[in-house]
Amino acid sequence: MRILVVEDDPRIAADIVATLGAAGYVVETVGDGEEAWFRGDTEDYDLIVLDLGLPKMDGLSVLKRWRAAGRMTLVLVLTARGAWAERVEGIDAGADDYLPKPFRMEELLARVRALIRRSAGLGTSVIEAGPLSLDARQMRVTRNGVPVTLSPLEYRLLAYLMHHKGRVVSPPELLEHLYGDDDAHEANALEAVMARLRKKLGQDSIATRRGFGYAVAQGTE
Amino acid sequence: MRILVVEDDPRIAADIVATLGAAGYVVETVGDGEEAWFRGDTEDYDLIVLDLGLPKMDGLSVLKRWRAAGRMTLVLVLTARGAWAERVEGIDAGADDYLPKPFRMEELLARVRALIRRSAGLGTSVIEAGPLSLDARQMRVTRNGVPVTLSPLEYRLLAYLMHHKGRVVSPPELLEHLYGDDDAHEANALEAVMARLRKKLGQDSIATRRGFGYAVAQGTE
DNA sequence: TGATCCATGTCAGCGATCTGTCAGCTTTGC
DNA sequence: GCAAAGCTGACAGATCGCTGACATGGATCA
Repeated sequence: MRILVVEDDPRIAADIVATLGAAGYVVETVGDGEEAWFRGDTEDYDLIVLDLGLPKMDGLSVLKRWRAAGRMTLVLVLTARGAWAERVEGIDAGADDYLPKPFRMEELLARVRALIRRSAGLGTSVIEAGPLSLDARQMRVTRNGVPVTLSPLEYRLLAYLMHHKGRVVSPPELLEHLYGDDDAHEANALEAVMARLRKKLGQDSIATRRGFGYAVAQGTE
Repeated sequence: MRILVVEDDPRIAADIVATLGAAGYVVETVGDGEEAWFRGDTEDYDLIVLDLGLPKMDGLSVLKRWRAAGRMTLVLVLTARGAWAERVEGIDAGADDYLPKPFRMEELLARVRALIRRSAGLGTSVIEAGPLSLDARQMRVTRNGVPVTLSPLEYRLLAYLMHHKGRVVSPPELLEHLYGDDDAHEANALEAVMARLRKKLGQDSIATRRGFGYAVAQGTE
């Protein structure tokens, strides 16, 4: 889980980084609105903590630009205590939750957890792609209705590809999501898992795009 | 099954804890609204018993905040006798049931059972899964119609899995719901209970999904 | 009070499975 | 045709989960 913290007060930023870091999240920080907008638009975060009062471009504008660009990353907005109008505006602009300042760090952590949990519980738990079907609830995979037994790693790999079906996913991206990027893995490890997965699912289930990565066909939609 | 009791009168709280505890639930208590909100938002309970008159933050506000945050935990609200308006407000705020004070403990227990049963999508207190049948009211389990005697812990483990049949339940989740999260147990404790349970129910009654957790097959629905 | 029983946690050892690595092979793109 | 990218099967260490034996501690009953 990767989180971007947008906060211009360095003391508060450091506090937040410490708290979220201790809770096991990978945290990055930026201190002004322009940089925030750029990072949020180009990088892939699971959640963004966004202060509204920022240099260069205010938080609400940043949020609106993200949403206008179709970025649906979860956003937790930090508002000044009692600034009711700001809060309403924030929600209109597409914030997923807000937290009035000042706040206790525990409270922030609770909100972050709740948001991530909530977002994970959305939609159906079944993803279909061609002959493949993946049920996240039962953690079960079938091919043409026939159950297939996968190891945990194989399952996670397939789940990630199917969550992003129709898109080519690069090896670095896969490695990061399977292992967390602390790496120390031969590139070959991924290929080995792929091989085992294909043997179970059929060779044509996952396509290789030489030089780019892997993809599961769109199939049913 | 893990229940949070939010009640500021220590005598009543103790009574409720005793009653629910005797019925086999894992019970935790808090005495004020802020703590209640925090716990309900961060921890994962199967049901929350919520008194409305609380220090620091009143029950209704707590409930509204949970719902606003997307927490769908079952909530049983305790209202003052005849406070009809409160009752309506409670239901508006997202309570699943209410109980006017004062009440007899049996009545509370019945409501709690009914709510939990209902949430499992069942009309009766009996859950079926394949050859297994679990009667929550009598705390009785049969396999192919033959009664099986279970220890309290074994029963709670099976009950939780059957309430969530068809889903893979992870060891941490099971530990949390069996023990409440306070004390540290060796991971092995759970495995030991599983082994004893399987010996009584038959090896295939509960499936292990290596690396993920345990599951009871969907079976009859 | 003491003896006994039962429930449950802990431990150690065992299989089985998983998964990273390697070496050699095949395919692809130029 | 060549080099790089990707695939594959074999292997071995690591990990996971299961089991039986034992220890503990609380409840029950004499």
